[in-house]
Amino acid sequence: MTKKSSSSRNPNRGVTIADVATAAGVSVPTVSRILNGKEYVAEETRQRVHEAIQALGYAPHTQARRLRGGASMTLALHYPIESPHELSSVLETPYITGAAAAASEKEYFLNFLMSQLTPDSLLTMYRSNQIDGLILLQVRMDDWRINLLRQQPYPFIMIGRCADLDGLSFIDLDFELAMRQAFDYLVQLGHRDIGFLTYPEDWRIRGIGPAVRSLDGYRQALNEYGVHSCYREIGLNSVEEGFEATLDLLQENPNLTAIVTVRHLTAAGSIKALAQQGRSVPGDCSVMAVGFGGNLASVVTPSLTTLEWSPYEISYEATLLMTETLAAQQPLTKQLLVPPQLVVRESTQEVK
Amino acid sequence: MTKKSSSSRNPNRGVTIADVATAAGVSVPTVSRILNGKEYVAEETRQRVHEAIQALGYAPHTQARRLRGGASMTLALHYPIESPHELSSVLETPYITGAAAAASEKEYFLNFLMSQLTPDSLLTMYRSNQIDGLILLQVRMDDWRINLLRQQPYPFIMIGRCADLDGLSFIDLDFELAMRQAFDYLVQLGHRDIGFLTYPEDWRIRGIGPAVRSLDGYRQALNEYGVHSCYREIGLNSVEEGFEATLDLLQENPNLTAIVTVRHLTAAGSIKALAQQGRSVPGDCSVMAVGFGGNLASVVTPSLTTLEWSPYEISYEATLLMTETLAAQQPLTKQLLVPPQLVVRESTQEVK
DNA sequence: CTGAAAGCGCTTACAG
DNA sequence: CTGAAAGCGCTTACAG
Repeated sequence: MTKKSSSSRNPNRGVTIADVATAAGVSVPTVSRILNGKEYVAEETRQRVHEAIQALGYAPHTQARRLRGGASMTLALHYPIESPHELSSVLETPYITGAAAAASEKEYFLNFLMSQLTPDSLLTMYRSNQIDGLILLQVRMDDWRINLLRQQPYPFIMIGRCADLDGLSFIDLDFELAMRQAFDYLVQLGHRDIGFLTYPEDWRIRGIGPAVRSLDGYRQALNEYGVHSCYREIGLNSVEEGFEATLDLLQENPNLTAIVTVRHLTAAGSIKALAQQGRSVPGDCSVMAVGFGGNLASVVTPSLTTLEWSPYEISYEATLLMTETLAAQQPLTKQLLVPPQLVVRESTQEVK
Repeated sequence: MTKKSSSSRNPNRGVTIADVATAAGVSVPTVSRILNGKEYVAEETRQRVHEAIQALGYAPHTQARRLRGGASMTLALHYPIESPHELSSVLETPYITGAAAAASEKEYFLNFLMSQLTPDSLLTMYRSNQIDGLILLQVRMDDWRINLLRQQPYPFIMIGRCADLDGLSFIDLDFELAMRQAFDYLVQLGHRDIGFLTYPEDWRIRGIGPAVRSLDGYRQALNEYGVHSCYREIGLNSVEEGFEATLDLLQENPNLTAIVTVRHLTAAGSIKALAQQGRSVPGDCSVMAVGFGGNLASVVTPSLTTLEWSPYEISYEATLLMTETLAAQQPLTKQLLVPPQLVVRESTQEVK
């Protein structure tokens, strides 16, 4: 006789493995073995236990299992922000859903971290077994999160990358390649005067990857193709800023026949500005956007030719890599640079 | 002397409360009390323990605490979908971030559920203590999730609502009101021939709330204002469908002076179609969108007049309500209908 | 093939 | 003010 009979069940808690055991007339370890498909169990016993499980509606207590197993089986996604409201405009849903999908496939939970993270709270997440691994978004060239974690045994992976990549794993957009491809495509269409609207200056100064690398890539492309070009570093969250910057660009170089942006929103502003100046797109000027943009590309008139990445895939792959690292129980250094895909729509054409 | 000294620490696990205790030369319960701010503890002891905690980098094991405490302190957000890819186009980031923000404020974790949910796996989430509460998105009039959960003691809350609301809590968009407001606004501008582009027919047949209620609201508004109107139920995920449907609408009633849509994307299609027919917006025809749309409203030319809700706020409030219900330990029936906000931009004007 | 025992890391009465 | 004991629900050697 076990001490805990089903009649002693605490009504505030659910049905436990002990309840199942007494109901099936076996011991607790036997139920546990059946639950975990371990070793040999008499077929008849297995049946009885399964019936008891069904009848009682039993499900093993996750926290208890994890306490025993040592792993939390949960991953977290971190995007550093000041205000959560702000996030909506910079973080695409697919970054979250892609990670969530991969996590759930591997039977991990995925927490989306919104709290302001400090070095202390970051370490605490691991130390308190709240998470087994972390997926880091919006990584800077010199990122305190990386600097802290790289000297710890705690697994993490970057979407994006920092300056010193020794021994670290990441998946990042190949922005340098994208810039070269953009110029390559436009030059082939005969364009020789190309404007560029890129990330804000302070993003670059703060060392945010795409901001740094898009400008680098731009300069390389200029060198390579020897075209005339000018650029502006601008705010990315409104059509207006794209509008103003485009007017500004046109004033500096009225001969522009193409404009490249790093946001669809900005491109929409460019089109508005060009229209206001009596220039049609793509007739008088081509416009091209590099980056994500969901369905924005086809909302704009004319629809935007883009060099684009799938945030869903990237996030999915990063999360999968995290689970593999955890399964391997050792750092699995994998560094992946993802090339963009050229999607030609209506906003670009040969120069007349 | 405790049996577990810090030298016997399993390197695969972190530092435990026992390690802190031996380091500080006190018992485990004493450390626990200090950790939880319980009762009277000698100031000197507290100091010593805190020093040990610092020195060892100790953080209490979350799973263990939860096992003891009985609550998982985690909430889940569920959006029913066939394929995760599809999700990106229908679920806005702020729904996720709003919930995550509220959860983290109340020290809950938030899991975003992507796995295909079955009645069984739903119950298991609660029974296995994986979650304490659930936030349900995309609720149908007759929703199996609700039907199942309402006869269980497991707390949940809807964003949206089903047909039988007895004793249930929800936060929903007031779509009926929105339709009346849309018509009210347009009628005041002198419009008497108004087209309406709404949710797909099969959404309505499947009983998805907004699809059902927007058409209901539309009919009420027609009655109330006695205007001429025709509508189409169409796919919402592409500009093209809005384009085609608008041409169709114009053929049925060439006198249309206004079009209302339930998606910004659709409205963009309408504008394209009107332009193709040689009609300017808003000069010859006004266009208005009801719903969310992020920054799409200002990307479109002309920018869209909208009746809009903040998904961030709605999700935030729903999650807060969930935590309050959990704190109260009893169903806290709260039913909230959120009115939309009218934002006048460039796509509407008085009829000439 | 199955049970008694120990332990995962923590907290809560219970005694001092 | 503090420690010894019991227990949260489960799993894993260890013996039969």
